[in-house]
Amino acid sequence: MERTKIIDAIKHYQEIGKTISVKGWVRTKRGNNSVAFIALNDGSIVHNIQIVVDLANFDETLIKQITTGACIHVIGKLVESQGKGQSVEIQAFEIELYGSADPESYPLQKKGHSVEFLREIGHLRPRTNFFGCVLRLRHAMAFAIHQYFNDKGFFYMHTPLITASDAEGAGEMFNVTTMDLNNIPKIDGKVDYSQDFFGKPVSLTVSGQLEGELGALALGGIYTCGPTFRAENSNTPRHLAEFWMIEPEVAFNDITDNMNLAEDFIKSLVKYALEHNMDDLQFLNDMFDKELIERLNFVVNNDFIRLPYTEAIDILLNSHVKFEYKVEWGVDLQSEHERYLVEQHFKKPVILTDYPKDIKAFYMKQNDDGRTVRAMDVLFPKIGEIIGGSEREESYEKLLRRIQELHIPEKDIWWYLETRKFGSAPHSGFGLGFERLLLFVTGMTNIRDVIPFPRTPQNAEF
RNA sequence: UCCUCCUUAGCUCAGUUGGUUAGAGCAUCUGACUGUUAAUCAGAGGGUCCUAGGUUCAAGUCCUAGAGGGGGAGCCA
Repeated sequence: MERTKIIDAIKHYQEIGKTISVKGWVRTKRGNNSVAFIALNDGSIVHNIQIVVDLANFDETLIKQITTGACIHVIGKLVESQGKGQSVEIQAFEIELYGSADPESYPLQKKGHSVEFLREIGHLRPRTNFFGCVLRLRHAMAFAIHQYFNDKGFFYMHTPLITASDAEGAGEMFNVTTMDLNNIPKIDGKVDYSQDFFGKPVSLTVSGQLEGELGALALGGIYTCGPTFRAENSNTPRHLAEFWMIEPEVAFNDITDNMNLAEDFIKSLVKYALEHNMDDLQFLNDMFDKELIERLNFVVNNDFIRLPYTEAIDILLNSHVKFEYKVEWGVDLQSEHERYLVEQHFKKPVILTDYPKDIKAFYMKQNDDGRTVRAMDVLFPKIGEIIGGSEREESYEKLLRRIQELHIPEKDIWWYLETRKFGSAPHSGFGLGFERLLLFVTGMTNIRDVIPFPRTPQNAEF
């Protein structure tokens, strides 16, 4: 008999009265000496289906082995529930035990666990209601991203994960080598990379942007979606050494188009979650974050504030709040400053633009004032920067001068410069931290709880 | 990497100015109960008090170092 997913058994009542087959993992078993109730979950939905077992019809040793965590196969009749608390249930005819779970040693209990404890059992964490919700939402957001861009005529572009350019300028990189680390070939005391796999030093990418621009300047609009690596020693609830990033890049878009895209993009994703994953959101709302759904609706229904950096500085200076770090034009905004703007002053997402050029990357388009660039950061409550992007400098001369000022080796990015030499075009793009989006959508507060197997300094378990 | 807090039963935590045999709830096990809802009721078992030193007649408690974890900061997405 074909397996019925529990989501279909619960949500589609046309099967009422039929005999169906369900398979899943036991969350709880309770009852008395004549009837047992098994809450069964197969991951298709956060809800369990209740299996009603007439103990007179089943072997006692079999029933005894059905404990929290066990995997079973049940054939029975789908009926309207006699009890309260669920609409349908299954009257079991046959039960097959796939795998037992010794209750003395199985770490998951029917009681809720702390997210910190669950991180230590990453191999079993997916079996919890909480993490099931996170994983389903993670999938939904990944799917919605591809759907969004596909509907808008963007092309999904695969940029390399191994890169030879150290010019991306987004922090420490992981080296990639096939050399024997215990016996590294050297010439004059320095590593002889000519003997390495690629014949030169290479690293894991910190961004697909530069290659993404090459695609945008040919296909019009592209986006990347893939893993990104940062070897920074960051120990915070907002950083991972391996995370996923979405980077759209669009020819002929200026900074305003870029902001419009970013805002519409995020709102569409949140709307998708509200429309397709309400069961998961409701569970997270009930268990972790009572304002989650309200906050998601607020973001969908309200315009983001758009504000030049210079005006943000004025607001901070006039706030008369005592910040730990001094506010003055030219300094990068600290977390406390961003939080003040987003959480205290405006109380909604803020897009900051036109930052001083000295605190932003070399490729950003220089404004006519000579001191700012067309950068944009989208700041969200609690999370901080969820998107960072800019209009790109399309002038060969200006870009080259900036590269020389910053002593970036031209030999590493000659190919990037050539896009400005041959048929250059105005264009813009941004990077969205996928896990940071998930923090917002799930209401979680630690980024390690929205990725299946987090990679952080000193931690690569599972 | 810096600041700060934490680490006691499987889990979550209490443990008084240092003082007898280290406790609770949940979980587990045993028993009771004919429709339960994180079932309920009764009973039982369960401890390297993170590790290593030190102070003291006496350390879960105080001191030093280390490990692991949380929060904040920096870097950033």
